[in-house]
Amino acid sequence: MKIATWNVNSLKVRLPHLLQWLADNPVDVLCLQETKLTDDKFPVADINAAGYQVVFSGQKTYNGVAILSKLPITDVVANNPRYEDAQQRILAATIDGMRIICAYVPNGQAVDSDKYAYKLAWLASLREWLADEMAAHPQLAILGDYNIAPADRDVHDPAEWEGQIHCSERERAALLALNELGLVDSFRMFEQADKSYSWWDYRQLAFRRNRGLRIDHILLSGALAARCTACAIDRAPRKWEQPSDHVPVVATLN
DNA sequence: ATGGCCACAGGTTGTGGA
Repeated sequence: MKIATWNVNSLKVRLPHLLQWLADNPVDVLCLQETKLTDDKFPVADINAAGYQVVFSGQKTYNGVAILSKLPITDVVANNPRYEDAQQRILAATIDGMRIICAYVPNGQAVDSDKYAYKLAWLASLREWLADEMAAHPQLAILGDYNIAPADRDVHDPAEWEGQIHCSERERAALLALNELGLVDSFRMFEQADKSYSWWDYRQLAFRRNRGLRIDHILLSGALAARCTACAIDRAPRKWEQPSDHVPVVATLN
C-alpha cells in the first residue's frame, strides 16, 4: 500500500504530469493540493480512466484539494468543521480502513502579516480537530503541503531563511503541536539523503542548484507509523517540461 | 537592484505563491 501527496500548482496545467506520474507510480492513494479548479471543471473522466476514483473540493483560481484512490472512498468531509473557512484546503475520507486527510496549509506570505495570523489560527484549529479525528480513527494519515520546514536540515540555507516564512518559530511550534498529538513525520522515520527537499522556487535555477525546502509531509498516527516501511521524495517530475514547483512524497505501508 | 518565475483573471498589469 502506497500513499502519496503532491501540490500540483494547477491541475489544469499539470494534468498530463499527473497522468504520467501515476502511470510510472501506481500508488494506491494520492492527495493533491492547489488544484485551482472549481468542481464543475475537475477532470473526473481522465482520472477514472487512469484507474482511480476521486473526490475533490475546489474553488476558482486558488487552493483546491483532491484525493485519488484505487480503492473505494467513503465518509468524505470537506473542511475542518471547527474552522469557518471560505478557502478550500482540507478534504478527509476513509479508504481501506484508514482515515486519509489531504491538507493545504496556508502559505502565510510574511511573518506578522494578516496571512500569517490566518495560518497560525488555521493550524491551531486543525490541531483541535485532528485530536477528535485521531480518537475516532486510530489509523490516520494527514498528507499535504504544510508550508513549514520542520527543522534547519529541511532548508537549503538555514541562515538565509532564519525566522522567515515557512521557518519561523511559531510555525514550527504549530507543526510540533501536531507531532505531540502522536503524528509522526514519516520521512524522518528512515535514513535520508542530506539536502532532501520537496519544493524549489521557479526562479534563479533553484532546482538545478538544489536551493529548496522540505515543506510537503506525510504525518502518520502511531498505528500507521507501525505499518510504515519507507518514505521517499520523488524529484523526477521537477525535471519534466513545465513542472510544478513541488514534487510528490510517497509513504509505503505494509 | 528586495527582483528574478509561474499561474490566473482579465486586460496591456496585479495578486498570490513560497
